[in-house]
Amino acid sequence: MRNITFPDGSVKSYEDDVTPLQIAESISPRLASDVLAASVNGAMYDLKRPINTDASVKFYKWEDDEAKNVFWHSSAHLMAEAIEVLYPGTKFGIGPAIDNGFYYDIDLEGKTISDSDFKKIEDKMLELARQKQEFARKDVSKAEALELFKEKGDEYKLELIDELEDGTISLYSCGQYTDLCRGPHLKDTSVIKAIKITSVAGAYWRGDEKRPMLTRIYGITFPKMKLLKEYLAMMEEAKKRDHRKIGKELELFAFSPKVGAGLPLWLPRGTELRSRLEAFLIKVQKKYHYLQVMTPHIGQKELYVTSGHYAKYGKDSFQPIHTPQKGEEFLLKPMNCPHHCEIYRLKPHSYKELPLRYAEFGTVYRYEQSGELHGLTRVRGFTQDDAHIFCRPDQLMDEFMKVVDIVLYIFKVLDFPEYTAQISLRDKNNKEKYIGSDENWDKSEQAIIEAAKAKGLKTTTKYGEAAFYGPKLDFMVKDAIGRKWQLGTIQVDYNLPERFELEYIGEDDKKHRPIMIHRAPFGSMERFIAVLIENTAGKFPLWLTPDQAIILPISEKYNEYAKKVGELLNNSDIRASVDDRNETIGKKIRDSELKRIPFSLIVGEKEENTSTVSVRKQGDGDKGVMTIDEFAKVVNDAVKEELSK
RNA sequence: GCCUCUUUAGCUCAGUUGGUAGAGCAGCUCAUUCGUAAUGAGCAGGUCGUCGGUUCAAGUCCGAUGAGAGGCUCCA
Repeated sequence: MRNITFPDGSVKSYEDDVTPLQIAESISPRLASDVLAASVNGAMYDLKRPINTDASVKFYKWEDDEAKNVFWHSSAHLMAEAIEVLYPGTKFGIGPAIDNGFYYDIDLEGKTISDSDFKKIEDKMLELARQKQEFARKDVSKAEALELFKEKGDEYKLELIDELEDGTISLYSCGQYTDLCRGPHLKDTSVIKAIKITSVAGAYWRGDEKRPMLTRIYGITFPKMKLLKEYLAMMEEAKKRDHRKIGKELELFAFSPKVGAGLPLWLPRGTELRSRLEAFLIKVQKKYHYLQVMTPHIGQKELYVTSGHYAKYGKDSFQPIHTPQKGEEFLLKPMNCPHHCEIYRLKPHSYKELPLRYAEFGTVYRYEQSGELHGLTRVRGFTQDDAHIFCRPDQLMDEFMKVVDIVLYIFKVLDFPEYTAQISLRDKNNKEKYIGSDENWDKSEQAIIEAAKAKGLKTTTKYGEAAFYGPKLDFMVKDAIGRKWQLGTIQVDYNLPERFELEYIGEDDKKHRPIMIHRAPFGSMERFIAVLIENTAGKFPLWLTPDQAIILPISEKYNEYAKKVGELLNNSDIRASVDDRNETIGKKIRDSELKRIPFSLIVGEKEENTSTVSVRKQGDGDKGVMTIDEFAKVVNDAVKEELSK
């Protein structure tokens, strides 16, 4: 007999070799039909795999991420089976579940798959799924596994098996298809009811650009057709929030192939928004005693040789600018730190002056690979809300935490609830990627880990994600369709102060080396605004939006009054304009709604006679009549509230 | 940079098996002077991203290239 413990702590006895599915059946038929996955003693487990010890068991239904993971992993196998039937001779790479669905990397040996083939694959998958194929597990020796895949000619699988330890290898078969797999899987394919192949892409084998490029096919599946329809509708909605689409609609920014790919043009309305964001941050930074500076867009090549950036990125950057005078070489500035280091070096510093905090909205240029460019989130010319803090070792922790405060304050004011904090450390097995001594790296990494902990941040740690001169604390936010982007970043750097020979005179009258903190709470104005657009769907907070109100005269007869209202509101610091086109009021309202202007003020005979406006809130309809002063107060109070979060 | 795909008017899109382009919106003109999401009529607007090839004939087929999309790699 086996004692099985349930999550609520209760214990029941079952026969030897009982399966999770049988246990579920013993509890309720409903559970048995809903359960998709189970864990046994904390490890995910096949529903039909016998349990041969006492164990604690937990069941997972569709609502649980664990179940989705198993569901999509099994779906990847199902897709592989369909592909093997449709494209015999295909070689298989890996096929995992991901956040939204699954993919499989395959080698079609020159054949291609395109959108038009998706239907065929979906149909074949459905056909196979309906056969209620079981996922049969088989534990095999390494030799057996190698034998099997050698026979099939699956060279990628052989490479994977080669790295596994004998005795830990299992195979799963469904229908004709057998795959190297750790499992677990669904009990059979019949629960996969709705299938969508979503896209096809190239992907390097094992993520290495020197290895062959495989065809990656993405798909998503559901246990009910209704769920698939909901998912597709949700994706459609998400695409409407795309910053590239809204940026065009609201005339915030644009690109011109003639100016160059990845070089954004900021239009008047976008510039207004951006300037307001900059002013906001300058104000916050002033409280924290930052000093604004400005530095040129180019610098001598020598500057970047000193910083180490030239050695690291020189050949992949915009190439040096040559001058009429022979031998002069300037680089477009790819970052601001070397310039700020030179400002620091201008004169000797006392320990009493530190920390020194130089801030700049510094526009930088990086030659990103053409395939990497993406709207405003990945561009070749962008403006960092940069600052470099030069401090003493005893000030490092406090300074770092104050920067965290600024980042969190910005996220709060701008309503970014879903960020993740990532500690990006070096990859110790890949030391040639970094400059500086192990000792300095250890100190920097320790400082970040401790500061994040002291701030109570929930963090994830990624190795190999550090900058070449130091580790980072990165703040990541998702865009409309779930892609993660790095916004705010805080970096501890012992290396550039050394390379630039930065010094201060200590209390002991001796020379010491300051530590540098690089930080950008927004990351870049471009990327931050892109994510802001997608998070707000273009409905910006009142304090930030280019136009707060638009005055809509009922007919041209009331244009004069409308202009008067506009002037009065402008005098009360409200950004309002007049739509004096010869259009019907319905048309003007529609346009202002589509432009997401927070308030539309309708004025006609009634309003003119009583010196009032009829207020309409974007997305929320008629709010009734107010005097101009009353409306101004509503707006100004709302702005104050937004900024006092 | 790599893989797959897209590229037609300012915008969103049609364009059948190759026979030298259409709609709606926006724009302009005129009429209308309007009460909470599109007033009506008329006009104008395109060397079909660019370059080259196949063909009697190319928006349509082929090649190169620019730009864009989704991924991969990269991201100071």
